Amino acid sequence: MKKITIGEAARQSGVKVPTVRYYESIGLLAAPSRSESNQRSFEPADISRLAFIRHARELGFEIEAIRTLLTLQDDPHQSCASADAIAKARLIEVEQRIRSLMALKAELETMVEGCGHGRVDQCRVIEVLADHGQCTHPHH
Amino acid sequence: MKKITIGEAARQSGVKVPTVRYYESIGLLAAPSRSESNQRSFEPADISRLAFIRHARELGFEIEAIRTLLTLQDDPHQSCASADAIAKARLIEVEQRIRSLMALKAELETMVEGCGHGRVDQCRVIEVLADHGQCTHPHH
DNA sequence: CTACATCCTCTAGCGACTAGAGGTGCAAGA
DNA sequence: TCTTGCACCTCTAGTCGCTAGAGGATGTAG
Repeated sequence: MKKITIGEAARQSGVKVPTVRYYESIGLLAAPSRSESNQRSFEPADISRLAFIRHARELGFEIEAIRTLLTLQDDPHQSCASADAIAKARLIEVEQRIRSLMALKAELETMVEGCGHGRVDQCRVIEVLADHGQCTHPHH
Repeated sequence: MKKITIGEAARQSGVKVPTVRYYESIGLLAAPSRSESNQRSFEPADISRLAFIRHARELGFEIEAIRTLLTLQDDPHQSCASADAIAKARLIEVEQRIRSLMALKAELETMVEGCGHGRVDQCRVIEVLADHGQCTHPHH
């Protein structure tokens, strides 16, 4: 059997080496066996787990949510209601964040368009920042 | 002249009391004068500055960017090119973040829709997380 | 006078890493 | 054989922008 080093695991999963060790330290990844010279030796299943974690992190799930998703994955006979709830909660978060960012985008566009590239005392960027009342979408 | 306490300054600016002290500690706000009993005594200009900071934070500007914006505001004869550049950079960030979140939203919707509310081994939420190749928008 | 709110300083904690110090182990090239 | 250089190890501390809490002093209302 081939030994998978931490570097190889990192490369294959797309998780950085220190982050792999970090995940182990917080118990998200089981501590792998060690070689004679104390080097970590990973299994293919560890790579899948790391890829799972990475993907979930990319999707913005928090570590604790991922911990729950992983325990679900570990026991496939459970109901997936929890997984569904976590994903739905995350979807709602993302939708809210998008709405909020759209408002910010509009605000920033107004600021940037209004800037006549003159001196600061005529600059709309500074002016709008100083006076929230000038916001077209004050809901932030 | 009325003395403005930190609590009053916090209320009027919408910045929390410990955060006001924090802003002072990092030099974003000048240390105000003190009363006989060592309590901070703010000026109306401090309230405006706090409101400026708060608004900029709501728009997602980082503290260091705000520091620059504040030095620009302090000297209104400068060119506003820096302010414009900072706002434009922030606009680009926001636009990218929105695009990225839209992709995530699509991904999460697929996951949630695919969930048949059965057991985990048939759950698309877990499945998609485990295999990035199943993503409809793999650009994240 | 007694509550109770508000103020003060200081330190430590949050999440999710990231960076750096200081050291071991191993293989390949001169 | 040496040495160069890389990948690995552990441990601590730093990042950002606050937030929480300890422990104490002061201000205000009834």
